[in-house]
Amino acid sequence: MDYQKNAKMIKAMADPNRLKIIDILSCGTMCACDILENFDFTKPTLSHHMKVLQEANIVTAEKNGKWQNYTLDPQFIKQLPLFTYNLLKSDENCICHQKKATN
Amino acid sequence: MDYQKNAKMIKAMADPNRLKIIDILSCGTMCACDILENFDFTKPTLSHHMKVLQEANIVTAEKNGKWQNYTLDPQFIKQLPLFTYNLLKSDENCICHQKKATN
DNA sequence: ATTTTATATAGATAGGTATCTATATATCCT
DNA sequence: AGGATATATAGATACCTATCTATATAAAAT
Repeated sequence: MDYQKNAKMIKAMADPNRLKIIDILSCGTMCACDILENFDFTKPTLSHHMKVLQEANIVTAEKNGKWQNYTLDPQFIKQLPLFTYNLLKSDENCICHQKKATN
Repeated sequence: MDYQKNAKMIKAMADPNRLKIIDILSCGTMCACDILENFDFTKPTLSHHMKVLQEANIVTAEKNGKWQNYTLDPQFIKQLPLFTYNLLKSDENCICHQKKATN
């Protein structure tokens, strides 16, 4: 498990507003203005959050004229449940099991 | 979905070292000293991370003589995959679906 | 009792971040 | 062209955090 890489993904999710953005986008593509309607903060703040989500490969952006459309990255949708599974499962490669072998 | 509450859980996970601690504990209970063997940072730093994980209800602690034993909270093991499922599923209660109904 | 061992707390530092206002860019409409 | 609309960037502020050293606590061993 690549902790560094997964921590980047989790870090980008570690904000209630960004969690809500992800939840909203789970229904499909939406433009910034429609996402913003669900929040009280300003447009620059939304821009900031969308940038964080893009840099973490959680969201992809596509410009359509005046509108910026955001979509959840299919890779993220696939990877997030896989990550939680791998994190919580008791793995035979885990350090603690290697320990038990030598005790 | 309670974004505030879930963000607290995710925030506590949003560090590569704490992800590794969770992964290590997925095998079962371990004391602080055994956890520390897998890291390069100091004991106070581990104490700090364990406190963060406890406050987020990810880990429970039990003192046994000189040793402090840490265990993954069963509630966390149950809730984390459930949370990812609810976050990513396209829900009929989602704001975007409510929108479509009125358009 | 004193020392050793395991862990936690206090306080400091360096760096990160969520938000804002002000401004820029880019597209569409007239 | 000029105004309106959608979004992004710049720069500032206030707060949070990961880590350290130094010190404290608490249990076990001698």
